[in-house]
Amino acid sequence: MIKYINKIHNRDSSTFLRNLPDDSVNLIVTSPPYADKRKRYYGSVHPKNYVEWFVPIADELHRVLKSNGSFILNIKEHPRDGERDTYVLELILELKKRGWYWIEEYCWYKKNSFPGKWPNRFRDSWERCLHFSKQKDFEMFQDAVKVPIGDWAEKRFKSLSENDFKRHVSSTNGSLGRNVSNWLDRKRVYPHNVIVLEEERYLSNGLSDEGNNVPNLIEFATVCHNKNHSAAFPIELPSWFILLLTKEDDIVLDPFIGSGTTAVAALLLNRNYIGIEKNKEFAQSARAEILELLKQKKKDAKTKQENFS
Amino acid sequence: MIKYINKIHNRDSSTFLRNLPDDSVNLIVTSPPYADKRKRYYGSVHPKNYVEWFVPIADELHRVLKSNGSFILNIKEHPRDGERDTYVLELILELKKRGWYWIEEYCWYKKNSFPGKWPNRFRDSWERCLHFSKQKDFEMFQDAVKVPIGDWAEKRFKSLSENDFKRHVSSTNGSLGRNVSNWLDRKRVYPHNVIVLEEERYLSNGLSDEGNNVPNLIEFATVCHNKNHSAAFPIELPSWFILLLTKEDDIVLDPFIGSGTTAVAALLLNRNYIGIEKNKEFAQSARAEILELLKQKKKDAKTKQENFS
DNA sequence: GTTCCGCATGAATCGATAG
DNA sequence: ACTATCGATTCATGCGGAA
Repeated sequence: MIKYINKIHNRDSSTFLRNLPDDSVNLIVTSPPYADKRKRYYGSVHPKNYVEWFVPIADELHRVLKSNGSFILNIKEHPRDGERDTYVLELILELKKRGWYWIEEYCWYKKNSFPGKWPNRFRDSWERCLHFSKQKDFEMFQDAVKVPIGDWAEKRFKSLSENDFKRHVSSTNGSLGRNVSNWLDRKRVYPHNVIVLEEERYLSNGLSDEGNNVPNLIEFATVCHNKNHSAAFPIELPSWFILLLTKEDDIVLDPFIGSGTTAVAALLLNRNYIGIEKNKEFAQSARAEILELLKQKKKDAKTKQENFS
Repeated sequence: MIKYINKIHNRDSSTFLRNLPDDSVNLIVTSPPYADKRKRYYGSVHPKNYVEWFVPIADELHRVLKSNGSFILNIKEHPRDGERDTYVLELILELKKRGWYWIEEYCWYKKNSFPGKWPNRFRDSWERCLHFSKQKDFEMFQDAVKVPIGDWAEKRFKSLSENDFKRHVSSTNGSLGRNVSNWLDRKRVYPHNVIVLEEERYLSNGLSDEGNNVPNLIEFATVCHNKNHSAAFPIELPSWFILLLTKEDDIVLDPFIGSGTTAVAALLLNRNYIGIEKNKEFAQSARAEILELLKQKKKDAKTKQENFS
């Protein structure tokens, strides 16, 4: 097993997964090629064939996942011929038949969705994050993803909305000070099943003194900050599930890792990764990015040590 | 037909709908009894039987809907035995077999979701709003639901120092007029398929001078404000779809109208309604609420007239 | 060093046109 | 009839250059 860990494998998941032993991975998180998209890199999977293409892979994933592990599938069906396609619904039903439990459907709310205007629909700004498991009692570390409390306190004054403004006018009647102090001792609560990614949350996780044993999140937040936020699969998304569903030194598998986002997230959170990527250019770029990250980590560690001595 | 309009019918939809003529309704919007919930009022529909219970009703709805009309189904499957149930997925597939087009799945993001804590899941804060139609080219009035631009407030208030902000707060101090003028010079854009309800948005719709012929929205917003926001089906939700999918004097049908929310929304937006409610107490309370609203409307109209003369 | 303005750019979708 | 390509549409975000 150890020979597969912390590597990007330039192979096809539908065959490569057979190499991995049973019950060896703590978390699978992936954003597979959507039907009929990314043709250039993956070859088209027609929506009609999507379920039958995915099912054998899902069977292998079920085999390699530890019994208390989780499988997070980020996906969203596209419109086809004016309607939403149904292959994701069919996939869920099929995976259940194959022995997966469908625990939850998280809604990833993407505020910066692609622009456009059409007569029959608005912009699509959410995707499904389907949570499957092998057992009903899987591992979940809810404290690791706590968020700063509440609606209006979430936004600083820089992002003060009109809504908040009005509430000030009517209720606090001009006494701003109290509100500011609310900020400083903000309480942290459990999130819900709508995921709205905000860097600040991660930063505050890292800076928290509540002892939620999340390592290196200051560096983590910095890296996040530098990354391209309009990316398809922003690092915050796998990070959130890695924090929620694994502990340090666990193994995270991404069978369609693309440019390596899941691996970077795992490394930054001190987890091990196994990345599989069919496309050669993607695999290479993933490896390059990971090397870069490791260099940066070493440098940071050195700097820290020098500052102490 | 006219004898059914603008009434709450204390009947069972599964039989009463047969009275309505073909192609007579512009919009159906409803939040049906969820499987195994609201037992007290509806009698339990077991999840296993949910699809077969709903399908005959859906067939009737298909018949009475105008060919360019829409059907909005607000629903969310509950967890059962640790998993999300699949009856909603199965219902979508079945309705498609019955001739409905599944145009879109809107995500209704409920920020004030029901509290609770469980070891294997977070609080459920979104529901599906499934959009079905009879044709692929249905009526849609996107301009009616435009929203203030995302970062307008942010940019605007970022430039103010804290002192400026304080002054702003104290000077306005409950005088709505100042706020209104702020609203007017906000740019407005099309929304996306995640619905986050905020009263202020509707208020701004009503005050807008962009001529989106939405009447009486000041009253509307006032009523909203007085309503209980933790209610299962807040008035903003049907209102949003009524604005999006009908024009004035159109007919809106809710086959499970409960305490009358959809009717109130329709009236406030100058649409006609047909409400069906099996439960006697709910039907009566719906009628009472509508009467109250009509009284209020008359009084407002009178006051307005006196002010002019 | 900051803040601000302008601009390019995205896992997009529809409808029309062409092969 | 079915597939492939292109143009038009739209807005949140990060970046670079300027004040």
